[in-house]
Amino acid sequence: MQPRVIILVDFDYFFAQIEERKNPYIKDKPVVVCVYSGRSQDSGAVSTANYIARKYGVKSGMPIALAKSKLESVDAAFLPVDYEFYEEVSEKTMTILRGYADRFEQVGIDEAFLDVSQRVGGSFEQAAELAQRTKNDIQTRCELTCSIGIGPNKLVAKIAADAQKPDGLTVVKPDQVESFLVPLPVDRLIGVGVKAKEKMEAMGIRTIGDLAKYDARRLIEIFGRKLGTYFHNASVGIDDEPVQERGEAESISRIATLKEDTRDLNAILDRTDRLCEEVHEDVRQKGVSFKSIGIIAVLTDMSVRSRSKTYENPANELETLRRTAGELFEKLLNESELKLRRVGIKVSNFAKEQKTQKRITSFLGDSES
DNA sequence: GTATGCTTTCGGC
DNA sequence: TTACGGCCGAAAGCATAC
Repeated sequence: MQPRVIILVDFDYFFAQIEERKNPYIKDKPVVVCVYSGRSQDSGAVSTANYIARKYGVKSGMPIALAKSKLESVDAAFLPVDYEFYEEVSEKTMTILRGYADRFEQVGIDEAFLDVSQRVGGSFEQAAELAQRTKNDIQTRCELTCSIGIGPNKLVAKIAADAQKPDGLTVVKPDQVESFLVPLPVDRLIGVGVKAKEKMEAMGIRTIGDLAKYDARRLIEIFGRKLGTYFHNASVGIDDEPVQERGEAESISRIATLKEDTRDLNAILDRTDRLCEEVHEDVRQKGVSFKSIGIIAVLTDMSVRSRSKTYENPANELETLRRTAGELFEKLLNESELKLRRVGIKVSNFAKEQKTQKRITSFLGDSES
């Protein structure tokens, strides 16, 4: 049987690259795209930075003030995020990429898997040529660079793309998978974050090769059946996940930072009322109803709490959202002593149609035995 | 014991 | 010196039904 040939396209420092394209004047200096929280002058976090800024130690998620201190003596561009614009750019690039694939799967705003097995007839050489043409096309039509990984499955394609950045193209053929993976640190595998990495380190597992040598049954004992099996398979480059189009989002949420930390329910609801309106507007535009309503709270110590409530019947009214959020925040405040720093609203468990107008009960007798 | 559904946390981007 | 976003989906953890 022919091997699958999977391509992962990952745009380089996406938000910052789009800002460079918008204003080429900043291209040769550090560019830091920031989410300003509005609490004070420089409060907020770094979303993305270009490679020049990264050389100075600026990283995603870092406080803006810290990034500024690292770039103290340098002429740098600090810019606010413009999600809507980035989404527009993303849609254009994804439409182009889709044209190069037998099957297509967008992941996040700046990544996509392309299953090209059929059109390259299982040939990794042809896939590499196709990938180069794709890069050229994206460069010409969108003025953007990306890094591409090619492998026999999504797992390997993803790790391959990370191997050379920015503007890279890395091919890992089936017979190269083992030697490619063996020396890499375990946290290059999707699903191995800080927690799993620490646990593995204590078990003497540092590289993917170490993981591959580890007894599979013991992995399952330690991490549970699903995760343990996944880790074992991943360590030897096995992954059967299909490339498939993703549907609509499964949840819609908004979160915001409060002007100051508080436990005052009225102050909290004053802010979340606006978030409810935004979520409600999104829901209205998508034409869906939701069964679950949740709240998110980030406390003073940056720890996160969430609460949610699921209704039997789908709702879509702003009032339901507001009322439920109020109840949930009241409950949360009773269960914790810390002040709240950030607050959020989330709806999920969507129902397509909300035509349950009357007398559902008349159906119950017929369908139940 | 297994399947299913809900709530909460984790972690990638 | 300190400094700290806004999303999303996946998985874990738990309860309940069969």
